[in-house]
Amino acid sequence: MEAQRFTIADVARLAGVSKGTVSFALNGRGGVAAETRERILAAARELGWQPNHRARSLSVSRAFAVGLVVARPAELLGADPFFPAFIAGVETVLSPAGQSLLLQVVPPGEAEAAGYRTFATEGRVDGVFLTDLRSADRRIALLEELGLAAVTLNRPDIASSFPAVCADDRPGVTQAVAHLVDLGHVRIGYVSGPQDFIHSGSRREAWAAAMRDAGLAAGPLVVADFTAAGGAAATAHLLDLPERPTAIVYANDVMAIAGMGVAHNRGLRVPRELSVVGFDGIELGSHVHPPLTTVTTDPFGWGRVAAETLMRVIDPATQGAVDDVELAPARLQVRGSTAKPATRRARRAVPETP
Amino acid sequence: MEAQRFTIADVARLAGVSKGTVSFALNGRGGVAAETRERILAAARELGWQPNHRARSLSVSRAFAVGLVVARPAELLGADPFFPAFIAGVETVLSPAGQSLLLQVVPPGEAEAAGYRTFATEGRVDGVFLTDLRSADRRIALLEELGLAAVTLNRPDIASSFPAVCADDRPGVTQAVAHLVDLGHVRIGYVSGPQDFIHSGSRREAWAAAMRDAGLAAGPLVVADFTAAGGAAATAHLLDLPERPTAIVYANDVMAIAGMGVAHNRGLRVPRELSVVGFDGIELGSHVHPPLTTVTTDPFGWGRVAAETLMRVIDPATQGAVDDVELAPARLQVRGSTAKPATRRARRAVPETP
DNA sequence: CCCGGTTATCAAACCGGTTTGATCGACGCG
DNA sequence: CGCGTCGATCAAACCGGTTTGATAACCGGG
Repeated sequence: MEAQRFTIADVARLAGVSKGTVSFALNGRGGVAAETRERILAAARELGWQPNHRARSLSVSRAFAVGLVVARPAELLGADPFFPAFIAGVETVLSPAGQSLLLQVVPPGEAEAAGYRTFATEGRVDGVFLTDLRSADRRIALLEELGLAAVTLNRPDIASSFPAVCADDRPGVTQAVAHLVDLGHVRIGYVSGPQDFIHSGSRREAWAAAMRDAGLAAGPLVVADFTAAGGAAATAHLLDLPERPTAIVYANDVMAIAGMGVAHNRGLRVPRELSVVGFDGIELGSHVHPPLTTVTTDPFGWGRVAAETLMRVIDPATQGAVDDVELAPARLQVRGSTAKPATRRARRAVPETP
Repeated sequence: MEAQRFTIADVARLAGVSKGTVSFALNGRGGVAAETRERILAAARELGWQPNHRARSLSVSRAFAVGLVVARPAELLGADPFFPAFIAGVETVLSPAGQSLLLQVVPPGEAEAAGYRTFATEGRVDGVFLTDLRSADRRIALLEELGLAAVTLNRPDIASSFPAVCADDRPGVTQAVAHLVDLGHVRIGYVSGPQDFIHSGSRREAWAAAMRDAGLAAGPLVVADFTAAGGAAATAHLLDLPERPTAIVYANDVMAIAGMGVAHNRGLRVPRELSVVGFDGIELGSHVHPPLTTVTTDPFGWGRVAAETLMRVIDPATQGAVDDVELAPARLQVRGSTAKPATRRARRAVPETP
């Protein structure tokens, strides 16, 4: 009934050879006569033998698994489109390679470092993905100290001994601002994610740079937290400004959709009186009203390439350092939530909040 | 530099005892003099020794890990609020118990069974969570055959040797229909998830039963797939009916939000001309316009309890069967997307789609 | 015919824990 | 004083693979 009954000793006995020879034959090592190898493989097949992962793991000191530590509050995680798709991409590489994925979800804070530490000291994983990179990220030194292999998602702003797998956010944001400028917008606000994330910073800087390049003053900026509630509050703040923006670029789609809700509540029509641009390209975005203009990314592909790169880092056969990888950058997807700004007259007609 | 340098033999040498005694002392087994135990613990502490997980795993034939196989297409996964929150809840139990979570994301189909098979034959996990239960789910027999421990999320419709951790969807849906009936709705449509999921069925039946109880004919029903696109298509279909519903209940929030988008596109105002109820209680729901009336669930708590239950199943000290657990049922959360149906006159004024 | 080198194979050690069976000393009791 | 019992401890076996070092058989060259 139970799987995993036969050991390598059983195979050896059936094939009439020693354990060592079986091991050599099954691992394709030289020094085994072709005829003997055949006999051994046949014996293994007959018994339905499969190597015991635990024993192999002990003798070769490898876990045959990689880890992902996600440090986000549970409520934020549920709305985030990145991780599920990223993980799905990762799995397409891991499974065929005989590797498993260990997932750890921890509340933000010190628990995160403890998570990596456990992975390392217990020897549960051979390497990890470093996501949500932060400015001067302390985890890099931690992983180096722990001797864990890793790949980083995007390039850290400090020295790192790990290969980076990068998907440049900036071109998409640049295109978004250019698109809005083309339409005639001048005051273009930005709702950012938490400041210490590298990706928050790069998107925000891309916005600022694009404004500068267009000869415009960088419009109002609000730092939010990627949640719908945060996006709504940020939008309310921007719309309360005396010189309110005619367009807002958001660091993710969820905040953008919540922002449209706030605009709607105030009687501002999107896109006529307020243009909105999101970021991520979640599926729901094209089905809200109006359909969300957004910057699309490919977390699935990112996961795939990140996993391939991590496999390369872990592979004992890899000589020397593994190169960084650059993925296709994020791209603007124009839909219905952006349009020419309303003329002054039209804007005056909008009822102000009391 | 590298962690994990000292072995139990080092501790034994330092404490001046044998390996076996160290093992006894550290596992709290009797037959070790108090004074000796102290000496051993001190030695272990001094060396910073931690047991090698791989060695322990081999000798006790346990993985100290549990698995979750998610069989969903990547695009659907990104929009789903359940798994991230569920996993976060699971982790709150697993980490303190010294267990890890292995995650496998596979495309729907045969790959799923292969996933469980790998978990079992490689001995990677001691047990699994069985989510997204389907009608006459073949995975139950598979897991029994593989000898894996498991808990099921909700009660299967066939015999099962695994404890079930249940969160009843139906009261929430029942309340939703009652709420709509109270408001005066008569034609209440339903957009379901894929039919073979147990939870799709139970929600749909709750809707049908509530309609029956209200003395109403079960309104039009469309089977969709939990995606925004599916929800939009289903809504379009319902609104195209000659006798179109004045309210629609959806099997999840994403479809409901997409449905509101469709209504909006057709010039139907929500809730004035169409009431909408979702299911899940995603954060974004309260920030769209109008805020979504929905049935809220607690996937985080579900994960916590499911993990506790699975720990109990796995624990060698547990005698006999583990009992099923019943969680707090889903509850209706009334927000702005439901209201009295428009009068006939008002409804006639609505522009029809060409 | 002997020698050095190669190839095929095996027995044993090893990875680092847990578990078993045996040993030893102290103690209580008849 | 001798014996049985018990508690503390140890050495060795074990989990199931991989890796090492030794050995035997065989080869061609001098």
